[in-house]
Order: sequence, then structure tokens, then C-alpha cells
Amino acid sequence: MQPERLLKKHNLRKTSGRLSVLRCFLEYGKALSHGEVQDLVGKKVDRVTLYRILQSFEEKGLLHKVPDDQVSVKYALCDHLHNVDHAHSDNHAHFKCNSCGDTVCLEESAIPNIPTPKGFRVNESFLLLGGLCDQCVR
Amino acid sequence: MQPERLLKKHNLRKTSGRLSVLRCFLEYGKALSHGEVQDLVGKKVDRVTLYRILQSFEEKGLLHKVPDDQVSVKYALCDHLHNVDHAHSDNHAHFKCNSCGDTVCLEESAIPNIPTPKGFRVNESFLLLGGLCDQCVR
DNA sequence: TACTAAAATGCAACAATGTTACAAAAATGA
DNA sequence: TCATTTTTGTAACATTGTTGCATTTTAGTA
Ligand SMILES: [Mn+2]
Ligand SMILES: [Mn+2]
Ligand SMILES: [Zn+2]
Ligand SMILES: [Zn+2]
Repeated sequence: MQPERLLKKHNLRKTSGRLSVLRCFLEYGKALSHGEVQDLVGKKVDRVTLYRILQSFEEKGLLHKVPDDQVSVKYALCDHLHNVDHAHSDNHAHFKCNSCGDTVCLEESAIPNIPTPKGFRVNESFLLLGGLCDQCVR
Repeated sequence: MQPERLLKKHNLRKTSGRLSVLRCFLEYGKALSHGEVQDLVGKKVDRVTLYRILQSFEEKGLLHKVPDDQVSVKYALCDHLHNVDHAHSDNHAHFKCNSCGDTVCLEESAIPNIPTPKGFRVNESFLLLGGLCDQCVR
């Protein structure tokens, strides 16, 4: 689906900055940190604006946060952009290669239910695997 | 076990800073961020030194990192300080309350095996649940 | 106890990440 | 085109984390 239509579909006004950022995710296909997106879009998009673009994309269900074991957060395209249904789940595990730094969604690996102490309510869950990807393993 | 002995047992020289920091974790019983520990120990310990104390504790297996969905990392006492065996696993889930901010170890909830793409090698895994703790749920 | 080598600390300087306030500019729909 | 709302750029600031280096402290030994 084209970037323009994706924005519209998620109630996001079409701006050049948002289009650039969205194209990065569509082309790169992996989770990206703020800094990585910034490197890709260059100075065309202001640093603060980029933070706000990422925020708005997350709020509108276009991106989801990916926990990073280092500092900082990464973002990745939400499932329902690949799949058709809009069941905003994104309840899957992620893998981060500790050598090349790439982070990928393991969309077929749903996060299993984890028992919690009595009285606790779970709203969200993040599962991050660390290791070596097929490129970096030897 | 007393703080002094714990340090010795983990090959860490006994210093006043390390004792203060270790006592924080022993007393508080939950995961703490650098900033939270800093607030607890006050100016007795330099900010940079505190970073290095936490690092050294992690390297020697006294603390383990806990992924935080916000910025920054937290640390928690390693299992084998509660249990007796030294099987440095710490392969358990964590729960962070989005209201009070407390993070606790779910030591009885081991992180299940997650299938990864062919050729990937998994070395570590982090599972963080977010929600409301029994105190904050209503 | 005094000496020594290794480890830990404090401090300064810096880099990266993230937030807020506010005025200017752009997008949308009428 | 006009009016309204949203988005953007800019500056200023806060937090988090790292590195280099001189000084102090620890722990073991003579
Ligand atoms: Mn994902
Ligand atoms: Mn834990
Ligand atoms: Zn890799
Ligand atoms: Zn709570």
C-alpha cells in the first residue's frame, strides 16, 4: 500500500516529513531507532519533529515500540500493515542481533501468557531475544 | 547474608559506596534504576562511580539488568542470592507497574523458548510485562 | 605496621537521548 | 479563498550514559 494512503487510513495528515519517515520503515523492513531514522532522512526533518512523528505514528497504530536492551527505543511497522486485519495486536517477540544491531519482528512468535501475582493486571508485554542473526553467526 | 560477605563472595572489593548501593537493593527488594539508587544513596556516591558500581555488580553476577519500557535500564538482585545455587540463570519475566513505576521480578515465571528463524542464535532474552500492580489496581 | 600494586573513586568534559514552550508555517475541509 | 486545526522549526533544558585522567583507597604481603 502506498505511503500516502497509509497516512490517510490512520488519520494522519500528509506531510513531507511523515512520508519520508514512513518510507524508511517500509523500505528498511526492520526496527529503527530515532537516531537511525534520523540518519536515513537526513536534515530534511528536524530532530524534535522526528520524535513527534514517531510518537504520532505509534499513537495511530502505524508503528509499535520495540524494547531495546541498550539505551533508547526502536520502532517497527505494525502487523496489520502486512496482514490485512486491523486487530492491533503486535503481541509478538523481537530479536536483536548483538553484532550488527539489527532488530527484527518475530511475528509468528506470539508472546505466551505469563502468570502474575494475585491482583496484578497485565496490559502489555515485551519479549526481546538477543543473540546473533544468521548473517553474523559463524 | 550480610552485604560485606556478598561483596567478598563475588570478588568485589569492599568500599563504602558499594556497601550503600548493595544495601539499597537488599532493603528495597525491587528493581531500581540508576536514578532511583542515586536518590537513595544521596551525594555520598558520585554519579559516575554509581554507574561503575552497577556495572561491576552486573559483571560479577550480583545484579542483572531489567529492561525498562521507558528510557533507562533498571537492575535487580540476581536469583542465586535468594535461592542457594549459583546457576546464574535470571531467565525470568519482569513486571512493571505503569502507575507506581515499581518493577518486580517474576522469578517463578521462566521465559519460555521462542522459535527463531533458521541460523539465528539466541544468547539472552528479556520479557517485560506492563500493567497495574495489586496496590494500584482498583 | 609499612609498602606496593591493583582497583576504585571523583571530577571534568562530552555525547546521546528525550521533553517542553512557543511562534511560524502548512494541511485540511468548507 | 478562508478559517481552523495540526504540524513544524527553533531554542532551551533535563536526563542518561561514556571516557580520560589524576587521586585515593583497598587488600595482600614483607
Ligand atoms: Mn514488532
Ligand atoms: Mn529479575
Ligand atoms: Zn546480525
Ligand atoms: Zn503499582
